[in-house]
Amino acid sequence: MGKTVRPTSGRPRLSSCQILADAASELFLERTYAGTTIEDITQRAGVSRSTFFNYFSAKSDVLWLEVDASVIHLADALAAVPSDEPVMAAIRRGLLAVAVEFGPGRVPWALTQCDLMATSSELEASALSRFLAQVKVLREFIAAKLGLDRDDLLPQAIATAVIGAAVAAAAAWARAGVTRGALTPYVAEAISPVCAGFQAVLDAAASKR
Amino acid sequence: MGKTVRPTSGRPRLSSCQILADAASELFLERTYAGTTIEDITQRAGVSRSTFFNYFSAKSDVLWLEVDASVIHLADALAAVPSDEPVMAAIRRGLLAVAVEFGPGRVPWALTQCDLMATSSELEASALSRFLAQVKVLREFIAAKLGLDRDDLLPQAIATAVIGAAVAAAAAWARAGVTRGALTPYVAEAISPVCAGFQAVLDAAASKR
DNA sequence: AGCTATTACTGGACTCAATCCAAATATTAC
DNA sequence: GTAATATTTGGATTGAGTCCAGTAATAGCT
Repeated sequence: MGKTVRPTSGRPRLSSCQILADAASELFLERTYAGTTIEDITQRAGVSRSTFFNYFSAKSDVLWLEVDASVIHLADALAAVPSDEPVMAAIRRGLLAVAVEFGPGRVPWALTQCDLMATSSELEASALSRFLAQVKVLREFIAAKLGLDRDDLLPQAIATAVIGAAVAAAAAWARAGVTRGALTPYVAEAISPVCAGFQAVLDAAASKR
Repeated sequence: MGKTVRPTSGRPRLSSCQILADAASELFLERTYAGTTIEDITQRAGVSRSTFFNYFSAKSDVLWLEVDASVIHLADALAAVPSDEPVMAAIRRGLLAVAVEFGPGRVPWALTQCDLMATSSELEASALSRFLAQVKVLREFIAAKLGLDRDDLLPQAIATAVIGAAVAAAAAWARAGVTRGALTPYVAEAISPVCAGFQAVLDAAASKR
């Protein structure tokens, strides 16, 4: 999808994710997401419908191009946090590190169109799959760090709540329009209370032992 | 979908949501969700494909029949909480009131199949649309109670985090198998830290004024 | 230049969810 | 029996997503 290693031989690509995403964005503005077919997009980009699926696996993926590119770093960001930090602090650090990549000038399509997510079931599906992917990353990290099972309630609850708060922050940030600054303060404000709440529970459980 | 007033005249219904959902559940067990077409379902239920859409608006809706029926009470449950309760306590009460409706014997299909959600994009879409609906209800409640705008970060962050935690609880509860008891303690454990975290922020903000 | 392996593009056929609509059908009320 | 009402039905349509066999364009080799 995003970066692909340039192969040493074979037919060169006629298009790119970026070209297709740009063509799609124009069309979405002109005729809305639902009013644009994949064929419309590929036609504007000068390739055939089939080719679209060489670059994306779904129409909705073009909206997430930038988000996917950044959000993929969450696992690394979490791993990079010094291991002596308490869990919730580490999570905070990891998420903020990812959020830093989004400045006022870089607002992914998927976020600006956040309200439209509920419009089309394709968009809903694409959004949930991203959400779940991040929850999963976070959940594994938490379970490992706390020595719990991946299926225990706590890792899952923390992960879902934190990612939920972060997504809410991103949505509010996108809604803020031109007055918005960086994403980071929004995310910090949204997730800090959640982190504090769970850290308190973890501390209490630890001191009881 | 669920309850419909029996009309005084007109052709009587040949089927019902329950009949279709039962037929669907059998088939999903036999051939998986993706391997079952709407036509398969209606055929087993003895009606035509078109009729399916008189009862449900999507194939995935049959999985959510029970969840939808209970979850619709959240707004009422929130409204029923005495207005002198602090916001986060009220939210807790509201969610627990809804959770009470699910006992060990009543585990909705959608929850038992929770892991399969990521399998099909139809299922993803159906799940997110439920999630967002509950977030919206909660967000309105919070915004009203705090005198904030619906679009402010705080109501949205609280709502998304809390519903996220509650969903995680429901998933863990469903996963617990026969050993699971009531849903309530799961939900309480998952959302209490979130509520505590946000309540602390709200108290701090209030005392500063 | 010709050959081969590799990779990408293309067009067409197919499945299925979902939408729309114009009959046809079965009831109640009169 | 007739009108009003509500439901069922079949058929047509759209569009996403999948699959695949055939074709085209490149690099490297001989």
